[in-house]
Amino acid sequence: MKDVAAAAGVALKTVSRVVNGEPGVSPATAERVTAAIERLGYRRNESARVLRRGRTASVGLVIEDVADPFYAGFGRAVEDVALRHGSLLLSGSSGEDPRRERELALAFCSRGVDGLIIVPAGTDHDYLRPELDAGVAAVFADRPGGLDADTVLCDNAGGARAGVAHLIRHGHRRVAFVGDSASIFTSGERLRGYRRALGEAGLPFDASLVATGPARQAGPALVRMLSGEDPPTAVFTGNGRITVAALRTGHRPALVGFDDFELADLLDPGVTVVAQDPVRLGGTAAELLFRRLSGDLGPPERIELPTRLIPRGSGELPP
Amino acid sequence: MKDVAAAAGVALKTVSRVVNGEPGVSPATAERVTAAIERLGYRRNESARVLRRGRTASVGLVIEDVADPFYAGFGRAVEDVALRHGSLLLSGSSGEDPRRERELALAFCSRGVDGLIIVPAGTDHDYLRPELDAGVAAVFADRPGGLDADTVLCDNAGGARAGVAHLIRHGHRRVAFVGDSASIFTSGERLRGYRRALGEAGLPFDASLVATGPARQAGPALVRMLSGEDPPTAVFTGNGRITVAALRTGHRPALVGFDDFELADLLDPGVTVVAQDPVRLGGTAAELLFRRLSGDLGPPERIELPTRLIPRGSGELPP
DNA sequence: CACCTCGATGACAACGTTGTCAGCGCGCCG
DNA sequence: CGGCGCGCTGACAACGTTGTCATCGAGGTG
Repeated sequence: MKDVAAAAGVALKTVSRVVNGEPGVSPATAERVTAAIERLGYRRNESARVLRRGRTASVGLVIEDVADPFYAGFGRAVEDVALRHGSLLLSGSSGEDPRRERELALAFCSRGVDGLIIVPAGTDHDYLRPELDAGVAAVFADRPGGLDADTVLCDNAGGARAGVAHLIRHGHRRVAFVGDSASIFTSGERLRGYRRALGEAGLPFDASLVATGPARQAGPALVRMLSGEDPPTAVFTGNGRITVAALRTGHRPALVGFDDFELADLLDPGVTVVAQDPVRLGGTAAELLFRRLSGDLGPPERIELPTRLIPRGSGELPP
Repeated sequence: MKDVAAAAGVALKTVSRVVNGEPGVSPATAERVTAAIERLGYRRNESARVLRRGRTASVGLVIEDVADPFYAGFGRAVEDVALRHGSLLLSGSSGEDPRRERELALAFCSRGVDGLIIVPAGTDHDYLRPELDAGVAAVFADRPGGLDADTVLCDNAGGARAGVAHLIRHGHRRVAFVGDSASIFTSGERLRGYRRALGEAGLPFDASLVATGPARQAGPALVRMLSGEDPPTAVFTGNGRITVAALRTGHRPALVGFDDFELADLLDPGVTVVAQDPVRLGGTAAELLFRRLSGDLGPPERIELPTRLIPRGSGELPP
């Protein structure tokens, strides 16, 4: 910028004015400055700008895994909203590790993001307190965080309940639940919905029909269950990865899965799912964040998005 | 930092030393400073640090679409390598728009990234020249860029050739090519491989068997082709999205697709594909970048990764 | 003609950090 | 006992930008 000013024969501040489109520069001067900028290939140093101005047009996103289709769609939706608001999106994967989540969120903050969208890996978010006090906005998505901040969830319990009820309505009395670690919020909620559906149908809860744990253990667990005595006739899977793991076992019990996924309709039979909408989830969280950034000071909101049962065949198989 | 210094009764510089783990601070003082940092919830301002030091431990990634499974895996691999090197990854989607690609790359540069990995949307990268001169490293991935810089590609032409040859070997004489816009590098290369396979088998090139364009037009184009007179008996699809589009048409000609995708093996018949490895592609590009960042000054490299034909049934159907 | 207004421009400080260099006190060596 | 080296600490400038305020000259007004 100094060089540009020298080249154009003006003061630093005038260049700054031109670069930022501030008024109070004669067209002739502006022209000269623009030419010098072009000639020298000058580009504003964003770090210095951030340092001086305090905040920046950027927001941070911490998700579980950018390569998971669910979070990929989610992330893309957030990126689109950020772009529309003229903001840059910084994002990273926590890999379900609270330490890494914290590290990422703080890295974003120390780079001066205006706000954060976090899919919490942990439950303790006190580390965010100083940042929030410093004016950073935060929205939790997909799972609630350990602070009273804006939160966008989907109706996990309700969706699972509807999915399990669907299987029961088709005559199943022994319905298994295969899900992620019960310590993950969404997983716990879905399990709750499962129990509720059983209860409402007057069916007993049988712990031997429930398997929770990392997705890679889901397939073997299901196989064990199906080859046990008095096996389930239907299975409810707790998320997309586990649904796919179940499909890969080669067994084909009646099946309803939480999360829609590509090609679910092209399998034979088509896979009945309880679909949540990652794009809407991300978009809603982002819009909420930008509303805060533009000055909305109301109390924290908690939005719950609906799910949708999509029958495709696997959930309508008889016992 | 100022406050911390005051609270601990030391000078600014001493706090800086503690924060950066520099030697030359007595344990007692360090202890006092650490306590003050903890108490005040102090966090180093990364922008100021960047401003002062020039470069930062972060790299930028510009890909086509974070929600595309291929690029999602790619991005995740880059992120993992960056993490291993203690770097933060900034990433964004160009959406195949050269303007947006440029905007993102420059936004990353103005935030002081040490290096860039770019999946080029455009062909002109002169805009990067000043940044490269300023010491930013750059690697092009998946497609070559408009500069003589490090490049990591996969063997597009060879893979397509192998896939088409596979169909021909199974007795097909009329093989269609349905691909992305021919202006995209990978698409052009794959088309080249297709023609080469035809030529090597002594089969004529028939322009009416080739359809290129955006993925959403691929399905209809294929249907038109299959319902025309003298239709193809086999189809080679130019990328994963187009393969899925072809599957959705409901027609089931013999099919080999470029790009592997989840569940390809569970469809009936399984989908034969020419697989490239997005994780390896991303990992290789990232390793190359970090090698440059640690001082490797050799001439630009061009790495070409192999592809692998995975027969699953659809490519072995008879005419 | 003196005065005022207003637009254009510039000088300067400040943002938070780190590199450089200087100072201080202590122990050791000659 | 004087001087020297070394470990620890701090003062200060600089990074590139922008907000604040001052200055200057042209043109309008009484």
